[in-house]
Amino acid sequence: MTPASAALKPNQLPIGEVARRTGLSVSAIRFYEERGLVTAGRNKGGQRRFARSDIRRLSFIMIAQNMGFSLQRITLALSGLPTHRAPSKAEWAKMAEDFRGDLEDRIVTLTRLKDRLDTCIGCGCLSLDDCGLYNKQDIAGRSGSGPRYVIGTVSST
Amino acid sequence: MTPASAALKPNQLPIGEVARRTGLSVSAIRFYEERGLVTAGRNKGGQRRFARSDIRRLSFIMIAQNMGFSLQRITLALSGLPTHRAPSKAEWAKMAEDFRGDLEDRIVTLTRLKDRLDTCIGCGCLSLDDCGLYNKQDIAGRSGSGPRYVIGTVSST
DNA sequence: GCTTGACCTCAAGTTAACTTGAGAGATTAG
DNA sequence: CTAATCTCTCAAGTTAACTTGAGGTCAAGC
Repeated sequence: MTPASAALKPNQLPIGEVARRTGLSVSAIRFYEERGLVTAGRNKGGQRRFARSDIRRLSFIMIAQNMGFSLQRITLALSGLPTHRAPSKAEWAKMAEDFRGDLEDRIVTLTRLKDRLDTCIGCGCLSLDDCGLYNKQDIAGRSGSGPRYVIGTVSST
Repeated sequence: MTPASAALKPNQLPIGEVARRTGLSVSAIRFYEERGLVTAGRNKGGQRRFARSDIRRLSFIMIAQNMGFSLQRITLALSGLPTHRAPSKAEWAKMAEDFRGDLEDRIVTLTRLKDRLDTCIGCGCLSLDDCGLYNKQDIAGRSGSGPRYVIGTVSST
């Protein structure tokens, strides 16, 4: 029936199969290949053939993208990993190390944002004048631009 | 010299002033107003006049956007807050409550992703066959599509 | 009162991340 | 072999989130 029921060589997955297994659309996968996020071999007829490891690579792309990372950033993260075969421990470690910083920054900022939101509920600052999330008295206006209480390096309180 | 040195009524900030204080571009602020994320009054000449509280609102937009939330989601979060004046405690509580879930989900997923990345470094799974981040044996292919080990509800074990 | 630097509107352009469609070749069950 | 299903390329369209530009108005200092 489906191509999947046929004898699929493990590292010769056609694009439709990869689409089914990742949940991505065929066109998106082709787009990612064009952008260099994945690479695919070709069979005699010129059709793409993916390795099993590409499914994991694509899953990573989906997750990271869902978390708000751009394809550009994801491309950078993936750039150290080999295409079309599972990464070695060293390759993986390198990518994890490079990416961890961004991940941590984001976790910290999100946590801070959440805490500020929660604190403002309980702190009794009806006018919110004392709320740490806000730039009381427009401090940002005096010392540069952009919000810095949550984003920035200025410690809270 | 600059308009800022003139006597600015506290709730009559011109758009350029708001831009300087938030770090946003003037065109972005106008765009946000068009989309309903902020509202501005007008002076006699038809120029926008913002309240001080709009700076905080815009800062929130910047932070949330930076964290990968869409303007649509941010609009939703802000929809319960009053425009052109500081929110009351109840208004703030409502918004925080609604938004907290999304924030927490994202923190959990990011943390999981980071842990998986780190674990893979130390776990000794050179081939990564045992790595929890991956869908070993293409489990996703059998039980639905999309990566589910990190995104999904399947516990990591 | 005039000049200069904000500000205004509206239309069109831009980048990211894809999707859709046309027209044509490749694979495989039967 | 043939029909049904995939797959291919390439061009153009789409949505989000803005930016840029044209042409004109407003406001504050001298």
